[in-house]
Amino acid sequence: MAASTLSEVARVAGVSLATASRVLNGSSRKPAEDIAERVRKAADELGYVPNAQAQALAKSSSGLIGLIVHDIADPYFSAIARGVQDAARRQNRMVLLASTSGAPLDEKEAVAAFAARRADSIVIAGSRSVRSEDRQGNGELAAELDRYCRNGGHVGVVGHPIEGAATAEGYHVVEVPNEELAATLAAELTGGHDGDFLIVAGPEGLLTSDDRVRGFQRGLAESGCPEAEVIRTGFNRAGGYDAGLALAHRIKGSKRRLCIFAVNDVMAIGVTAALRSEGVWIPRDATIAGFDDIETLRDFRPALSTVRLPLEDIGRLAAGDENTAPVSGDVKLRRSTDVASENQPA
Amino acid sequence: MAASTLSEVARVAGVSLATASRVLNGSSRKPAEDIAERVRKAADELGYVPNAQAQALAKSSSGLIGLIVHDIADPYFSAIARGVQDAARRQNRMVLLASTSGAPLDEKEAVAAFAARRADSIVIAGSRSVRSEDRQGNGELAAELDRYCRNGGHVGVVGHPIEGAATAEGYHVVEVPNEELAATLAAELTGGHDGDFLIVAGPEGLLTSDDRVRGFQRGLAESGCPEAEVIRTGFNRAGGYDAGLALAHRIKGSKRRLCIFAVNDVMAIGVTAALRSEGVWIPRDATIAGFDDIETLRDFRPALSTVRLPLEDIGRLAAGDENTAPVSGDVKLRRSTDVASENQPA
DNA sequence: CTGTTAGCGCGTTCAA
DNA sequence: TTGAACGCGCTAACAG
Repeated sequence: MAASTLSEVARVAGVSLATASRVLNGSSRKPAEDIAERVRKAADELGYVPNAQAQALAKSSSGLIGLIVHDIADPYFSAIARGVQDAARRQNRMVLLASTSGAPLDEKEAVAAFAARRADSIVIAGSRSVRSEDRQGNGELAAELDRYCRNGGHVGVVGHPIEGAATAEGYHVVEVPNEELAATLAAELTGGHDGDFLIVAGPEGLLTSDDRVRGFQRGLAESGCPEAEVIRTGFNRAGGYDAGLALAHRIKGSKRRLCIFAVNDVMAIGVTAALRSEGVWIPRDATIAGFDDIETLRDFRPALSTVRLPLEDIGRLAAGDENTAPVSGDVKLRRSTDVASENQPA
Repeated sequence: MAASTLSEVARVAGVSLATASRVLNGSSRKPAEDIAERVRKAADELGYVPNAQAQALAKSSSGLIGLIVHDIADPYFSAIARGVQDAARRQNRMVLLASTSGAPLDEKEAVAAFAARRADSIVIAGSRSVRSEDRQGNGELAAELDRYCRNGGHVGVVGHPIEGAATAEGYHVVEVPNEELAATLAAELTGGHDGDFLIVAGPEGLLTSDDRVRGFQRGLAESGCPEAEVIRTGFNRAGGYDAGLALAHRIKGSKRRLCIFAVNDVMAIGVTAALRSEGVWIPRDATIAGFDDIETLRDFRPALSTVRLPLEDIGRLAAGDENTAPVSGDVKLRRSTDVASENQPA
């Protein structure tokens, strides 16, 4: 038993298909009120639900907006997703979701699927990678996006342009001042800290991570500090944990105080957890800062110093929302880097 | 400039539309290999992307699965969303997302929108409410779902059936043993605790909250403990925080030890944060347990006692995934209820 | 095995 | 103002 159609409604109301269409779905020309009422009544009785597929086919605009994330359960992405969702609601569209774990080839597949569904626009939220093993994938992704844009699609990318994507019409990137903010963070941290700095970063070639590393190093340099050592690991909590385990010994065996910059909050949490499991306490034995200011992590103790990013706004912007201010962030120094409190219990 | 169509591909390849269709999109009957190759080549040159809308229209199956959550940025929902997403991928479908803040009327709108898009199935993840102000909304939602099911749609609801929904074909609810698990939690907590119990719950009529309250009380009763006082507040972190502020005085002014059960983890975190801001320490001055075992909160200290729920599996089940085991959970007693450690620093 | 044709449900031109 | 007819891009019967 299929849903009732417009022509059934028209038949019941005793009018033509065209008239029914004009009444029920928006049209510039309004039929007479009495006949309109009849149509509405018929539609209601039949429980008519317009077929969006058919509508989309007829007017080639689907009312869909595609969102590509690495992992929807990652709080960074779900915050962005909320923004995209909100923008979509304002635009009377619906959000199509795709998770790809960050593999460019999967992203290409997702773009193709969105294109197949004739999504009006596509948002790509995951960090770009320029690692050599992703080279081919990026190329294919760029080609797919290019085609999509040429066919009238709109693309919003968070952070960095797709490697190799022509700056086509309808393609825009939401700039996130990762480097500047990381530099500011470094500058503010050098104030109260006189030991070594160390960076726990994601794999080289992950642009967001690279930007933050570069910015932090620049900030250190500008404050007259030596370059920080960089540890490469996974761009997630597990990566942070591994790095933390590796660092624990070193911290315990050294008298110089270490200040760790993890390039995102979940990594910082991972580092902290590992250190704690080895008996190293923050901020007593070392200090640490993250990046993103993930909402769910704000009650974490010791409170994590970090850089607040307006993730929801970023999502809105990427989804093409006009009345959202450009991205800016602020450094949030909290207890995890508060050397003065080193002797108090956490 | 629109995307190229199947008939263009057919023309370039010098074959009929039907043949092109058979080659490019799955069909039981396979054309000859040489002709197939020609078609594929033509499609590739033209950058052909099948129009999923048209396909859906023709075979009346959209390959879409609709997901309704209160808030995608809430870790509880994003975990379920990951499961749904995963199931969708296995089924070769895409996920359509809708956020509704839990208002039944919004949920009804979302269901209608999904029905309009001819989603193959719909997952409703948010807790059901039977509050009187939601009565009408629930009724309309039930009617909308009913119609959707009658038209061949599948519906998966997490936790509780929609109030007033006929047990139609294609309608199934993923049972979550909230009550039993809460009872078990209570039983395990009574072991090491000799003070009062108190429950921080969501608004009355929110079924998930009500179940957990009822189960916990039952567990207490079965262990010979008196009924716990219940504080009603918002079903989120802010609600927990408010409750925590209200409780701080009482805890400080009483010599009897208080064990708090917050009906979900984020509320527990809120309570803990508020208590801490008032100088009340967990587990030194009081103990607390939550529910859900949210992944992002596992590194929280003191580690939160809670009930682990397989949220991802719940999502998979609701999305109709066959090879996922039924929902079960376990009590996780951690430091937040560890009275023995009351004197050590958190 | 291939090609022709008729819908899928709707928007939108044209006449009336 | 209303209605008849065509086309959106594709699948699935049928005919060849």
